[in-house]
Parts: sequence; C-alpha cells; structure tokens
Amino acid sequence: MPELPEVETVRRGLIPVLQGRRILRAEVRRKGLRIPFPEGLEDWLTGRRVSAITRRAKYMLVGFEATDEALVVHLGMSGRMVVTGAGGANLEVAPGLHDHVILETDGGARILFNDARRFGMMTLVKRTEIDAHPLFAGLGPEPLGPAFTGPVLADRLAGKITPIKSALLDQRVVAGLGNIYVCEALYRAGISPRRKAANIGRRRAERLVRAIQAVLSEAIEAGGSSLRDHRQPSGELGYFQHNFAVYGREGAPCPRCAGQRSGCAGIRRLVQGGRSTFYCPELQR
DNA sequence: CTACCATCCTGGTTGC
DNA sequence: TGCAACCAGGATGGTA
Repeated sequence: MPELPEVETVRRGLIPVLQGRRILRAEVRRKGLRIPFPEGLEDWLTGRRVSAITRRAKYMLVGFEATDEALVVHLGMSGRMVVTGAGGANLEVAPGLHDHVILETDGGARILFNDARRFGMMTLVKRTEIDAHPLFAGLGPEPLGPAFTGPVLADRLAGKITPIKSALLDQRVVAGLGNIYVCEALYRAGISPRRKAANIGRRRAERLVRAIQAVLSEAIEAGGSSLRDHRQPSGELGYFQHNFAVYGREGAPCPRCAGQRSGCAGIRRLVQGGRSTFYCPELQR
C-alpha cells in the first residue's frame, strides 16, 4: 500500500496535530495487527508529550519527550491515520470496525489508526538502538537521502540475477519503494523490469537513481497517490495517481510512444514475484 | 544465495 | 441481482 510518498504525506499531516501535544487518552481496541501491540501501550502513551515525528523507509517514528522509546508505525497495505476533532469534526462519532488505535491530544484532536487488512503494525523501539533493531537493521539507503547515488545502487545490484523490478522492491537494496513507484521509476529511466539487476551498469544506475528521486519527490509534492485507501490524515486525497504513466494502465497508450513509434502497442502487464508490473516494452530495454 | 509460493486479512471490482 | 473468483500499495518465512 502506502509507499514512501504516502507515509511521508501521513507524517506531514500528523505534525500539526501531534507534535508538541500531550496524549490525554489512548485506546487500543484489539490485541495487535501484524504483530501484537506492546503490553500496556495505552498506559504507556497516556500523558506523554510528542516530540519529533520522523520517517525511515515506510516506517513512521513518533518520538516522545523524556523517553528514548519511539512509537513505530507501519501502515501495511491498507493503514490510514485519520484526524478528527481539531478541525471541528465530531468527536462523538463512534469508532469504526477497523479503527484499531485512538489517540486524543490536549489540542482537541482525535487520531484514528485505521487498517482494514491489518497488515500494519505499531510497536515501541528505542531510538538509540534503532539501527540494530530487526525491523531496521537490514534496510537499504533512503532513496531521497544523500547516500543513495548511482554508484551505490550499482554496487548493491551487483551480482544479483533477480530482475531489477524485484530487486527494487527489496527493502534491503533501497528502502521505501513499493510496486507503484518501482514501475513508474523504471519507466522514466527507460529500463525493462525484466533486466537482470546485475546488468544495470553505471549509466543506467545513475538514470535510475534520478528517476526514483524524481518520481518520489513529485508524488510527495502531490500528497501521495490515492488508490483505494490512502488519504492524507485530514481526509484530503493525494492526487499523484493522475500522473501515473504505467501503473494500472494496461492497454493504455504509452505517454511517450503514442503516435511516435509505430511499434508501440501500449502499456503491458506482467507478473513478477507474484506482483503486477506495468511497463512499455518499446521504451524500456 | 535465488526464485517462487503461500500467508497474514478485508473489501472492492469483475465476470458469469 | 447474486455470488464467486480475483485482485490489491507489504513483509516474511518456507521450500526447492
């Protein structure tokens, strides 16, 4: 679901209602999602004041004053954070079936962690030990960070016989991409999703890094992509889905080939590692 | 290592 | 209209 741009959008949406605020009430309405919630999470959260809210890959980290522990949130496939209250929305509305965690702040906001498919998670991790934590230890570089460069990507792909599409979905290679943005980035870079990862040379790696950075930045700028579940915490829709060149567009004309290359039969779909890949066979080699 | 598959869940869409 | 099959943004663990 939510890939890096959507998580980043959620993070930015939570800052105005959570950062600097004290949690007055926390309600955990089931034992857990993908993994169990920490024992006593409601009591742990109650009375704490939120410091910084940051992001690593597709994980959001909510820090608190006077403790090294941070609340780690992963939205899985269908997770959302919904803010009501502060903007005038009705606090009396009963929680819905998939509202699993509810936070209320001293600013009058209520924040719902809603996750229909329950692939998300919420747990506590010590910030100082985060890099050694099993959830984070193996993660590759942040795609929008300074450490993600052509040579770095080329190195990380070296020796891999898996297709580049699958390699980019591997969070150990680069952290934060999902199915949509991998498809879009490969299209922009003109690289076939079937190409073996090891066959991405320096030049292609450079192009790919630029394409990944561009597509992620543009998507964040647009508030992410709203397919099915994703909305900003305020309820607003992201609109980057209107800018997809290939994702979900099987049979549609390729935006760059259309009318120019006679051989282009439009966007095609294939399945790699059980996931749909969308691409233009004419443009991506 | 690698590729492939199933699994955790619910809900929306598609096709008969 | 009803119902079943299929599909979905993720991550992981098992198997060959």
